[in-house]
Amino acid sequence: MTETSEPTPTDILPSGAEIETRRSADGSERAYNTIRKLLVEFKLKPEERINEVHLAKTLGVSRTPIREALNRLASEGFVSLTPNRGFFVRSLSTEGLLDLYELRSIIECAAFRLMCDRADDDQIDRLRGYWDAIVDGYRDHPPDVILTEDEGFHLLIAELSGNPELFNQLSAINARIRFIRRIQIEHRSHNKNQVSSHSAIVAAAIRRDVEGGVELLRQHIEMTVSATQQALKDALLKVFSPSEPTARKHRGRPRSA
Amino acid sequence: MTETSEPTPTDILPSGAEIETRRSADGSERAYNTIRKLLVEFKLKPEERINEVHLAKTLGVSRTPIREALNRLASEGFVSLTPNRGFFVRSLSTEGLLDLYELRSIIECAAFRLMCDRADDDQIDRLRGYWDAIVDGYRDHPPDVILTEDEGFHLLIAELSGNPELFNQLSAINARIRFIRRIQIEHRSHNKNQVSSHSAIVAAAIRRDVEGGVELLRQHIEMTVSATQQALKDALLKVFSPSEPTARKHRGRPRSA
DNA sequence: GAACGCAATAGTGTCGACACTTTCTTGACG
DNA sequence: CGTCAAGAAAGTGTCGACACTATTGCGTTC
Repeated sequence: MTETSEPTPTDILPSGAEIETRRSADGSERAYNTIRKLLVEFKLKPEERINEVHLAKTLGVSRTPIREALNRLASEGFVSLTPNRGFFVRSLSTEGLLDLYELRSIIECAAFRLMCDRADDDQIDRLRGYWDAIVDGYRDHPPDVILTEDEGFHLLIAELSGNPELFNQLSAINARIRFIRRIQIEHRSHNKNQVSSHSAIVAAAIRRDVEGGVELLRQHIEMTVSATQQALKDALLKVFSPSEPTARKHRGRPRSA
Repeated sequence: MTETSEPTPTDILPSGAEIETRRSADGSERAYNTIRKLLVEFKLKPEERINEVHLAKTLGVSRTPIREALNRLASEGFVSLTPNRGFFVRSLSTEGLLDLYELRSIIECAAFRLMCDRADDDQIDRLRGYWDAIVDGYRDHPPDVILTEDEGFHLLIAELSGNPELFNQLSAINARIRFIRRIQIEHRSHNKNQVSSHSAIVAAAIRRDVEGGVELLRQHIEMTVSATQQALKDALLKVFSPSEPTARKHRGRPRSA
């Protein structure tokens, strides 16, 4: 039994990334980005054990940069590390996601509050400008673009809060929920509401209406959450539909996160 | 000039950790803990470039586990990584710290809110019990103990919020500001206030007084911040006082954080 | 034929080596 | 004297190899 269901190297690579033979272009960084992409796109499935040698062959580098990337991803919550047993893809549980959304809501509301307090009119105008520039075609853009634009909107608020830590936190959270948001946006069930939400948030910012804006944001995110509930079911279906055998359970307690 | 001011291996090691010759005890994890300790205790100074080979020799392991540890520490904001130039100790700037405290305040207030909302009476009683058990000798404990107890108190609130992400976030933040908190506690300037603050917060939790408790927390942390301002000056003095030549500036932009 | 070991296999954790890049030193030139 | 360039030294990034651990598969025993 050399290998049966095991995918051969290259078959899980995103189309964009081909194996590089020449030595250049920072392997560790590239590995990080590629693996991250694999995780976001479910090419590596939840709970699955990550085989370093296989991954290394696939990316055409040695295990060293792979492990460095995986360690970074572990700190960021994408994978978990169990000593002597290796890395596992973070599980795809509903509760975990809701916790993450809750955290996101906390961070964003605080950011909005601070932005109203500290940003000058020019900066608020940057927010308005950002949204005005994309609002027109918004709903008709491809999912990936919508996702980027939406994240950009919220990240801009975090940036205008004047506290870079908030920006960083939100970036990290975004990365972790991107995979599900992508699916959710493909649903397109509530994208219309999203547009009006964003516009309303901008308006509140211009009015410096802290409480109103915070409430809007909270609702906006909560709405996203409920949409996510449905999307999650689809995701589970999508991920495990090719009758792939469910990854085996593992004992032991993963380290950190 | 082989080495003059360069510290020889072993002279920066915390007394607890001696070089292990035998192979066991998970080198990467141990390296992580040791380096983290060095950072917290200013044995590695802000802005300083980290020499991997030197560190490896000091810890008695090869560079591989060192690099794994440093990558983790980079994700957690302790050090930064500039490609081809290596790891640098995170800088010790006032603004950065204030941002971190602000984030901490946001997380903690949200956690308190959620705790009041979701924790049952038994859980609230755990908080009361935790504080009752340590309140007596609190002010007379050694700084490290106070720090652990204080962090434990706040972490317990985060835990009782029912959202593990909040707990994780707060843990990460705590780790990053621990070095300065330690110095600040040695000051002991406001430890008395701290005791009454904690008691008041517990009381608010028992009353399920969300707004009151949040306000107390906010003040509690703000007070800590102002104490930190002073502590920071001391820290800078302490760190750079042995007339150590200031680490040289470096060009280039560090990656991530 | 189910449970239990035991050998074989697969996979992680760490090492030392080396290529490439950055930084320091030295010495020629203005 | 200061500037610059070339070479030397130091240091990072990656590799392949190997030791040790976990897992799988097989044969034995009850």
